[in-house]
Amino acid sequence: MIDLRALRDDPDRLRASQRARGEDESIVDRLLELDSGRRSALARFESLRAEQKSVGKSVSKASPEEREQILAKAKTLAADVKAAEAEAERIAAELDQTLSGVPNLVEEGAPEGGVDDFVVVEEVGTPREFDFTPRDHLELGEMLGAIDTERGAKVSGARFYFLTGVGAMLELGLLNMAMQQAVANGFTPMIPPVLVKPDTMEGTGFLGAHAAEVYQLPADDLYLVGTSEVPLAGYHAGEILDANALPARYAGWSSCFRREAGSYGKDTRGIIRVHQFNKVEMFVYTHPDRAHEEHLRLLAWEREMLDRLELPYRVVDIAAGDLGTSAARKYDCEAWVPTQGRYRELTSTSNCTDFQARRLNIRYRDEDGKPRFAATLNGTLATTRWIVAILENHQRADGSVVVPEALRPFVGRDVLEPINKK
RNA sequence: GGAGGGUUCGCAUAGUGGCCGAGUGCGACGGUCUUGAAAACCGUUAGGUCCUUACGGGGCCUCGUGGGUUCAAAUCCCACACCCUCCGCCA
Repeated sequence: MIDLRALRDDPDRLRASQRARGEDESIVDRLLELDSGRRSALARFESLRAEQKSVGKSVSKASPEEREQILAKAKTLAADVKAAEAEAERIAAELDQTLSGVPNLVEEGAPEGGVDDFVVVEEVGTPREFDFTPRDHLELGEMLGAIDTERGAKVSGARFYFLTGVGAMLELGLLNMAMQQAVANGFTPMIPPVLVKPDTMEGTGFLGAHAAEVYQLPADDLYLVGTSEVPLAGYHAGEILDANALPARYAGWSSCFRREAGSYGKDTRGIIRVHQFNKVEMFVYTHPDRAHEEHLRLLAWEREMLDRLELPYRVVDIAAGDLGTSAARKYDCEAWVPTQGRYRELTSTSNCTDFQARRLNIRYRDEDGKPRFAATLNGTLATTRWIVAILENHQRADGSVVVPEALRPFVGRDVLEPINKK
């Protein structure tokens, strides 16, 4: 949710932001109009209510002869108050409704435009030249006895898989390495619930444009989370944090569930796009004035992981029109996937400023003792998908895969050897 | 799934229709006292929102949530949510 008072002071800022996202600018005038309507309706209600209270108080003190008259007045006042309150509530509800559809203000400097208008910030490493024809991750995964998508489909359907043997070891090692790096950087490790109540899911902004992506359990009125960002954002919902508790950095380890609605036919092979995967996610609550620098820090930590895994990748600055509802700025790191001849997203870090915190009512106490909304940020440290990049980039002609040095202690092997011939 | 108990200002409690947006104790913070500290004493101590601004204040809302009764609700009625205890069942 954006800040209405800030909007009143500087409506052009939201106009510019909406323009950058390619969204409706006229919403600004609509909001301003509803806001002033709500405030005058509220003032009307409040003065009537104040009168009602003072008249009501005089009832018990009135002499019997006045009593009748005062009661009659109180009665009409009660009706007026009720009507005024209903009107104020009606406008407030309309305002909330309109406001809930407004995405976060885009950070200055973010590229304008849509999906294809991202800016490549940096390319790191160079895609490897193969002196043999590289196998794709699924072929390698099958040779190594690491990935079984056929049985995944048998048991659970399309876009499900088993990680088997070294595949399971590889994922556990990767995620543990990510966890360890996070802890070394001062994060508190967390294993959160993956089923959350509607309030929490809504508060994080995932029931807006991406509602169709979310698994829902109607029998229990719960949602399966698509990322541990959701429970980690809900963790401090409704709280007022001590200023010196900030930044509060959490590393969430969880399974993630996504319906992948609307992506039929895309990435159907292997484990690039699946309904369930595991992820280590960084989540930070901080002071709004320090959110920008924290965002760059999260990006640096993501890059540290990619560097240690010796993967070629590029950093992209996502365009305004491709940002999520809550994000003011987003950077993705995309690793090179040799058999696709292109970069694929492995990490994503968003600065949500105080947008998410406003919805979830997450505040901190500033120097003056006043509660203020905190800023929230998130970023990926490792996911199941990383296995794709690791296998493909580090493969050898015989189908074996060299485990990057930094990962070896976590996997317990230097090389993954094929057990099935192809 | 069955039975019962609970939800008040950081914590603990008081409060069965107007004197309660709310008392007391603890904790925390500030002050007096002290060489320093403790004790004692004095004071402050929820959030939201709107108005006004001499920056000091004033109005309204919030006692789990929503609705109802009433001139008036923490207090009476209804529904729901959450928590706890016991029993059963399952991991």
